[in-house]
Amino acid sequence: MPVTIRDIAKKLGLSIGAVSRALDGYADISEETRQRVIRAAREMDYVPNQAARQLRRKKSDSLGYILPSNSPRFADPFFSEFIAGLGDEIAHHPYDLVISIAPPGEEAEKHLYQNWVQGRKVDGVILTHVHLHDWRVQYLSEQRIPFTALGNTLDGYDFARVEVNWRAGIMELMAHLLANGYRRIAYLGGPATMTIQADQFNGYRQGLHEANIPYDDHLVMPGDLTSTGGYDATKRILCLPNPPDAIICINDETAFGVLRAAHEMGYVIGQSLAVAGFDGVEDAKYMEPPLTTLDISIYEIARQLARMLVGEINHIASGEHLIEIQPELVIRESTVGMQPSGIR
Amino acid sequence: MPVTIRDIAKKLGLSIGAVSRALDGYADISEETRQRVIRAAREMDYVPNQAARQLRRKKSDSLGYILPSNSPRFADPFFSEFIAGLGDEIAHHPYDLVISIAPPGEEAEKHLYQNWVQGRKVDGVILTHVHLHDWRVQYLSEQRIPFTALGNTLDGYDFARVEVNWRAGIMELMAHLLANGYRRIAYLGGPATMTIQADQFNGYRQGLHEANIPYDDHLVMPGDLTSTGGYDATKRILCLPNPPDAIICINDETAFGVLRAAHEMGYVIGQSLAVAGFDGVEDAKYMEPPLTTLDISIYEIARQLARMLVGEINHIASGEHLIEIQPELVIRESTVGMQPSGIR
DNA sequence: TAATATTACTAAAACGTTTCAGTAATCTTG
DNA sequence: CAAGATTACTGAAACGTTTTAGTAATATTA
Repeated sequence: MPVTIRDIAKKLGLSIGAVSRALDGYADISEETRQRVIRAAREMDYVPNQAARQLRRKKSDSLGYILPSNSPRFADPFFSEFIAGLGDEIAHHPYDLVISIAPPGEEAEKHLYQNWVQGRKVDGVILTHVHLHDWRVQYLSEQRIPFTALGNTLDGYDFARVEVNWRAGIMELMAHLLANGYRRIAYLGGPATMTIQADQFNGYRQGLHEANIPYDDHLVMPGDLTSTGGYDATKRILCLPNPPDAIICINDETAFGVLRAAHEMGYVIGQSLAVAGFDGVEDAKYMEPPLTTLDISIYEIARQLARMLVGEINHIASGEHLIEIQPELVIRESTVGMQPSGIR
Repeated sequence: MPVTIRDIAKKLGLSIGAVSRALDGYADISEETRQRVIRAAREMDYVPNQAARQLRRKKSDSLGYILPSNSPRFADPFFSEFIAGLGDEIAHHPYDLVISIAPPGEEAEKHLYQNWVQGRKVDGVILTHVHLHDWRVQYLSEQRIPFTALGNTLDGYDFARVEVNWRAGIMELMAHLLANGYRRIAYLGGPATMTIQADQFNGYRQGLHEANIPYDDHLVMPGDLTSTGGYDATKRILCLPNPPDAIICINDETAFGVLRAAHEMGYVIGQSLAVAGFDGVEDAKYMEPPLTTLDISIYEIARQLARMLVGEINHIASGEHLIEIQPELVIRESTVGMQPSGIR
């Protein structure tokens, strides 16, 4: 029903090719004809069919992001901020943002990526929650579709990405904790296969080493980046015969769960037990008590990734291929209780 | 380069039509052939081209939402929660979510809607920030494309929507303020053309009427739904010879600006000056002081709208065409200072 | 003024599906 | 066993663009 290029051609007695080329501003159409075409298009309310254009041009003018999450979790602050960053950045470029969600590692996720990538629904994709060996990175590399990611893999693929210096961040955080008198520092991580986990754990080991504290297996627990995961792990870890006096979390969500569990168990957080997160999501400062965190701006990272992706798509070899982010330690009440100075 | 249906046909010595019909499960393909096709498709890593499919099927399996905002504003809590709701709901249906942003009322916005709607980039769209006379409602109705909206217009179009009983909410809030001793109640609204503004203002007038308080023009100011708008209006309204002792805001964002301005001017909020918002965004409870608000779950509304939209698209005459939401008054410290009981 | 270049087009193919109208071959029924 | 029905396909058109190759008509050059 909508008016097509053919309708315009018929009305003006031109070929459809001429109309197409006129609208696209090719030089082999006389200025007079072009004006007639443009005016007719406007009058007839012509809008090009996106599917036809995509089919022919072999591009969709859309960028894709698939939330790697098991349950519907758009509301997770990480994703909110990340999508906000993507959206705001993409607003500056002639692309739309397509988003969906799929449980990481499962068949449904693979299907979705294939549909989008091989089906050419998007011109490029953005990846988060990268694993040490990540099939997505391998797949996208093989398919030769532009993508950018938050984090690197071990597999030696070369792709545009943002990397956070998790290792240095953790070490700085540990120095802070040690300075404030905490000695038994636990680490609640994520799935062992995730890059972020490996990097952070690395920093954790190094931090212990530099403080001459022996590594204790019991003080390290895997999680799943959710507050529930943090909650469960805390309940277990605080029941150890020799429990920790500080808990470092892979991300703020996990820390939220830790706070909840520790509260329930009667700990006074910031005094007898320190808790720290990693992400700097807004909510962290409104916790009870406010949460010490290693701040990285998810929003800014998302913007960078979107910007780099646009660059990759348009082969602007311009841009940085690798952006490194240094987390900033934001000290709040959840970790300052045992200061040597004694000021409560 | 990607493998097409034609490649499969060639390999199996079938016509492309047969392959297509086999994959789509039509009955006029023998079971044996279907299995051969399916297996070949899997082996050859066939993925249907979305553009071609869309062109032919005349549907895109995508739903669209265009943020009506002037500056990049994905990070605004309203939009974050709204998109989260859309995303989580759509995750339950075979659709992707396409989002973009455009300044409301301007040419760019119209272009975007046209591109998406007439260009068939999306199968349906969701609308927020509806105006009393909204060209989008008119346009989408005329184009006969499914859409759902938060709020109604005055133009008599019949469309699936969620409506919030702003009027009742405002009246309840006013009763609360009056009961706590506040008498000069100001209202900081939005653009006069917005439905929400008209409804709320209505409730405001009615509330005054029932309390036998004369309406005072000076106590009503337009805004733009941003905290900056609330800030500016507050600076002006508190300089009146006879300033208000309570300020009701069209939304929480506006109220955040009010708090900031009033703080700067030395008011003790919750005592000499009451402030209340409308939305129930998470941040409201972390304000200083925590903000009384008329809570409506943006997240839930978004889910409803998405669900209804899917229904509309599939002509499931099932669903409600109109969902009414009653805001819930959440009383926090920002309005409880002048209690008759005299407690602080 | 014949050869060449330029201008402004046209016709048709191509993109990769889905679907419509046949159609041989086999099966069923009276 | 002939007429009709059923099965399992095929061929081609269609969706609405973009692009390629070709071509008259006019303009330029030697």
